[in-house]
Amino acid sequence: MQKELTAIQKDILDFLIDQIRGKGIPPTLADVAKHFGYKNRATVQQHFQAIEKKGYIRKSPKLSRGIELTLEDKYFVPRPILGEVAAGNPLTIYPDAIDTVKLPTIAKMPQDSFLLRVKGDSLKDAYIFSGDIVIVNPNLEPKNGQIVVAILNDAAVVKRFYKKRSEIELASENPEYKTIVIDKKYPSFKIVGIVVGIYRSMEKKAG
Amino acid sequence: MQKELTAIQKDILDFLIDQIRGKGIPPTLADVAKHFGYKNRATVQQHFQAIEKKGYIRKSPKLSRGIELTLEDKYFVPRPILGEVAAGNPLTIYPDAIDTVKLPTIAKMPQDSFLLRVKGDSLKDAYIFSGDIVIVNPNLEPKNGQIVVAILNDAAVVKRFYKKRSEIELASENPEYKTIVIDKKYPSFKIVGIVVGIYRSMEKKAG
DNA sequence: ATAATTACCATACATTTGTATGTTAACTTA
DNA sequence: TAAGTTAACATACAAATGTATGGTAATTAT
Repeated sequence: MQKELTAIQKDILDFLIDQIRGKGIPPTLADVAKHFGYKNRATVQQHFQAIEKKGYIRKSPKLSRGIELTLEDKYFVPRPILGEVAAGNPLTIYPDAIDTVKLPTIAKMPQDSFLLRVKGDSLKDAYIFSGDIVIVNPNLEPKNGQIVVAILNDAAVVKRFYKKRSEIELASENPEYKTIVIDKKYPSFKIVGIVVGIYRSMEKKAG
Repeated sequence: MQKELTAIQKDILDFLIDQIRGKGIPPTLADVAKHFGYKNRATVQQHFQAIEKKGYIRKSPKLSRGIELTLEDKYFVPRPILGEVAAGNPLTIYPDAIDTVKLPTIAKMPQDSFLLRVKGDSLKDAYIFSGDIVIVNPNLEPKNGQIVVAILNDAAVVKRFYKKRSEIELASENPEYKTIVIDKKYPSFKIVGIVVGIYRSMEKKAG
């Protein structure tokens, strides 16, 4: 039931979100004025009032930087979910974010990590299920037994990683899916990153 | 290579982390002074200087709320785990924290929530497993079908909640455990909170 | 024994900050 | 045409804020 923001108001809100999730603290009126080249704070003040009136932020009176985002999931993912990744058979990764709509948040992610939503059940014996969000760190060396995200032929999979003498194996824990052995047949094979954690929200399951 | 903080400095740093993660904005000197009962801001000012000198925070001069955390994994906040809770048969809750977990800040972690580590497998069909960390919010009204933490006879359980006409049922999804029906026999029954999310770190499983 | 650190307090001050109030102009809507 | 919204400006002010300086007492290290 929120009213539409004007283009300028949206720019300002975007800047707010950017600052809050990037720098960790909301900007002051002066900060915003400086960024947009306004010559005084009252201009920003009025924009804030308009944005607040439309319900996108909430201001704490008299409090410096007292701006809160009222967006849903404000504790949630600051970054888009980059795609869906198959725990069973490979799925294509979408070039752009698949969930760009409601990602604004206050919370932060490790800068070098990103999120993927898992589809498929090949890792169900590792307790990762369809719909879970996996946190992927691309800057770690995979060790045997770790769960990794890999790309094969333009598709992505989540599998357990094992380095053998002459090849690499990507194993599912679900016996319905067979282990993928990486050799010459996979010229575009690449380890995208290591799954360092999973997160699952319970909210959808409320009855 | 960071120097040790004193107990008070650690308390203040914890408060900073809590505010930044929870409320989204760092507190002012006055906020901190008020919280700890100090009569003026200069006391906090000096503590900040000490904490900064030891390398745990960085301050932006002259900037209100210009405090940044310099912690290594500043995106993984150590949170106390208050106890273990049975997904199968009840287990006692420990009075103090039994451990800490580094929770990624993407996880929804409102200030009023706390963490429990799950033991037992009675909820394995709800995809919650022994060892998982559940995020519990004590300030929400349970709805049918939600997973709750409850206390029965000084022990805690994680079960799915169903309110019937005259009684409350706590169901496991694993048929090995039977549903608990709450009636007069449980005078000390109490809903502790609602499970709003789960988190599982992969680090232990590295081979 | 002396110096350094920690922990708190008090006072003072320049800026920063949010807010209030008016003004002007362009554009939309009734 | 009149009224409302949007968008920018200027000025003014009280409160909030960070900072500087100095003091006292207890504890810890040298």
